[in-house]
Amino acid sequence: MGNRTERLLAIKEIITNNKVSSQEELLSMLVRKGLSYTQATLSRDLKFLKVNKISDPEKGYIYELPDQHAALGNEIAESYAAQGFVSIQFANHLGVIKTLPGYAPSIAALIDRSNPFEIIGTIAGDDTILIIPHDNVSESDVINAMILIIPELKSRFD
Amino acid sequence: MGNRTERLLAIKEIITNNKVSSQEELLSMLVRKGLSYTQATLSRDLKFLKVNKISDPEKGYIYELPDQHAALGNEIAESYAAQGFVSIQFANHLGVIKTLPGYAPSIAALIDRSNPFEIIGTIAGDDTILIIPHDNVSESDVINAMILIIPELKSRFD
DNA sequence: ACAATAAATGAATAATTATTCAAATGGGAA
DNA sequence: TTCCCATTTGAATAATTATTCATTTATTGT
Repeated sequence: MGNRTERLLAIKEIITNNKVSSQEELLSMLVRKGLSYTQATLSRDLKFLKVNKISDPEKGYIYELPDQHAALGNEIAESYAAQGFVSIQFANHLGVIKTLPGYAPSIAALIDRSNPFEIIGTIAGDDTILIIPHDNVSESDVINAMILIIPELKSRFD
Repeated sequence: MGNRTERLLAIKEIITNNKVSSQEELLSMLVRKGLSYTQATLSRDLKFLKVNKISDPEKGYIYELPDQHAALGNEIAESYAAQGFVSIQFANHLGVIKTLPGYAPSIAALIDRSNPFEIIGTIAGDDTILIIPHDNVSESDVINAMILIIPELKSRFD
């Protein structure tokens, strides 16, 4: 029903922390979390999240989230972004990122490009980015998504 | 029959150059190359090659070879290896890589780690690596595999 | 609020992929 | 060679995943 977001977040959490090799398996883990739904919907959710199935020596194939951080070769953009990032605050379910002057557009572009479902969109000024999160996505969900995009930010949130 | 190697090489070639989203599709492309076999075997071949199925905006999901070059963060090892690489020659179906003094073990380790099916194994001295290719794998197949492992070598073979 | 429209979901089913089982093939060792 | 054992393969089938279709639930416009 109205808990699609909850499901998507749970799926991300489960497959980042566990080696899951089938939808049945994932489904039962979700059910154990109180999120009961069907394989048909799970199939659609996985497609929506662009989850990949990759070779694993132990389990044959397992589900894996798409790389959210900038692709190989974009380490520069990434550390540039980390450098320009100042802070993030939330108000009324909206996020506001403050950056060093001029950094906002490129950091916002990085977010847009990696396109995590938690963040519907961004609007960048010069040193401020407005983050519009998906419904029912918590502040920490947004922050976790940000960390996946710019791993160097992790230490700022410990 | 005895053309497993030919099949594996053909699979690698096809999925690096085409977006293929099902085994049926891949099978028909292989047949067009004169390599006729069944879906059952293809399934096994894909598993053997550790081929992943990843999200693709155009075709939903497509097959992709595992990253053969050193993982993110190993660019250093990679360019170190490229720097130490001197030459490769073949004799009696064996490859002999000459390296700068001391480089052989680490370059061989890189090859072993990425473990392409074309190369069964390596033996490293100080400045020489013996490459034992898989049966029926040609010299250029070995070289192509090497380039996937150490992309910077590409220019050496043009 | 109410209709109209769109989006999400489940049940059933279709499509796809993996595996089982049996047959064929390919090496060694004597 | 010939036997033995391991590997490869195909046909059939099982298992898994995607989609269709009908229904329910949400959203939008008035």
